[in-house]
Amino acid sequence: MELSQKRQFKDALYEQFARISRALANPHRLELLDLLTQGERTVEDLANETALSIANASQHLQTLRAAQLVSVRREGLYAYYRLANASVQALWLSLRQVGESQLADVQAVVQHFLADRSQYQSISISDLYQRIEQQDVVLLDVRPSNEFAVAHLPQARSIPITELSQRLAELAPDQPIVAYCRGPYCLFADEAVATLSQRGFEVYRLDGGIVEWQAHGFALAQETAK
Amino acid sequence: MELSQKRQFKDALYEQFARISRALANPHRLELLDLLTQGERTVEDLANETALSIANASQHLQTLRAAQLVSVRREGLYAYYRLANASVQALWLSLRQVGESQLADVQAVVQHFLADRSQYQSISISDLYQRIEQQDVVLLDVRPSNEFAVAHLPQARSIPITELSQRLAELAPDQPIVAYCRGPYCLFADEAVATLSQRGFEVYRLDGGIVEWQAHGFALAQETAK
DNA sequence: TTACTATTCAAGTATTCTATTGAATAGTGT
DNA sequence: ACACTATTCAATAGAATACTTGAATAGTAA
Repeated sequence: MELSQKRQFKDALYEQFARISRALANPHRLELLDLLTQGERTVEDLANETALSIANASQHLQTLRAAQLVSVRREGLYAYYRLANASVQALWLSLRQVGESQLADVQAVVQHFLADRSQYQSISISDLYQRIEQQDVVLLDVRPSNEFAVAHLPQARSIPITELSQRLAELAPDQPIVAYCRGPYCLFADEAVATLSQRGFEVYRLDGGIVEWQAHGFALAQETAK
Repeated sequence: MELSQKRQFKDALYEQFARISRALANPHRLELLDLLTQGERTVEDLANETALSIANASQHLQTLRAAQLVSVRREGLYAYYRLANASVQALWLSLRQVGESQLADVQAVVQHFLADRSQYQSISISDLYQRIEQQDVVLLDVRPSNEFAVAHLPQARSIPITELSQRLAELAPDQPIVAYCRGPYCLFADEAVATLSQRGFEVYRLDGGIVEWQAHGFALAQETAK
């Protein structure tokens, strides 16, 4: 192969990978992707959660779709978007990891907004795994119930954050509780920990969500609720 | 935390991750990163390999540095760039993986330019590992010798591709050879396989390079040559 | 059919990114 | 001090991206 052909090959190749990066190079699209790690969603739903206009959300989803990072399923009036496959999730985790380890700014943002978080105790995924086996804790999934239905940690019990304060009676006051939600940047679990802690429960925030649990090689459960 | 504050938090956070993606969103910068997986390099060296002007290469390196993906060390006249840490390498691998699994275009590019590749046989990293243990093959590193010096597969022998045809006498004609280079998109090993095959050697191309070897959890060797 | 809903498309403007060029900086060797 | 080299900086013009708005499409319900 000639020199100029080699260059052509490399240019064409790296251009393809750059296309993917470009699709990721926007904060709104990353937020959309992050939401999609929890399962498929409609455009409207995504637009609401991310505070984008519907047209804008749709446009960003088109961009992600052009890069093959998400796929759509149409059912009736709705378009359901989801991650194209598991490697996309791995990529987002990888990106997050680089951000957390490299950018002091990420830590600064978390520090600034989540000062509360350091007041309360958290528990790592591997510690949790052990304590669940010993039936030592109650595991609480505080995400919306449809997300729980799609996938949740085994043994977890669903009490969406919006219902938590009305359903305190369901929790035994003497058993430690671990609350979790979508992942490290989701605030539901923080809120749950604050609420429960105030009522005298011994409560921990799980460091991670279902994606991180899965990345540890542990299995997930579906529906069957409890 | 109030609603508008939550939004502020998320916007700030995802913006940080988008900064990293933006740094990756250019084919030249990806090529630079890919080269840096082999070890540190000077600006001039990188500019030559990527066919960029020095000023342009330097500018792209600044962009990567601003996103904390690479770091510099200055020694005398030269600035040596390298990957900021291992998580950056993992990110690049992740991105490549998504590209390979998702984008038919990547496969098409490889197919189009590397039609030769399918003529010859390749060997996977795990197969190689076994055959090395059995001392069944000669392992040939055909990258430039300075890259070999930084890191190479254990048991590998260095014959840079530029010297290969003059040094054929060093190779036993009856032993199978496995050639490897920087990784799947590096062409040195393809060239070596073509050359050796033509001279009657039994020769395979390793599917991957030192980064992929490392990603399999195997150790690397340094210097000591042979 | 008609009214309605969820989503997508299209166009315009403001912003950001890229490559090029030439000048500036900071080391080295004499 | 001088000439020289490797690298970075600054300014520019052209290309690509983002968000808004309003219109178009396609399915649903009556």
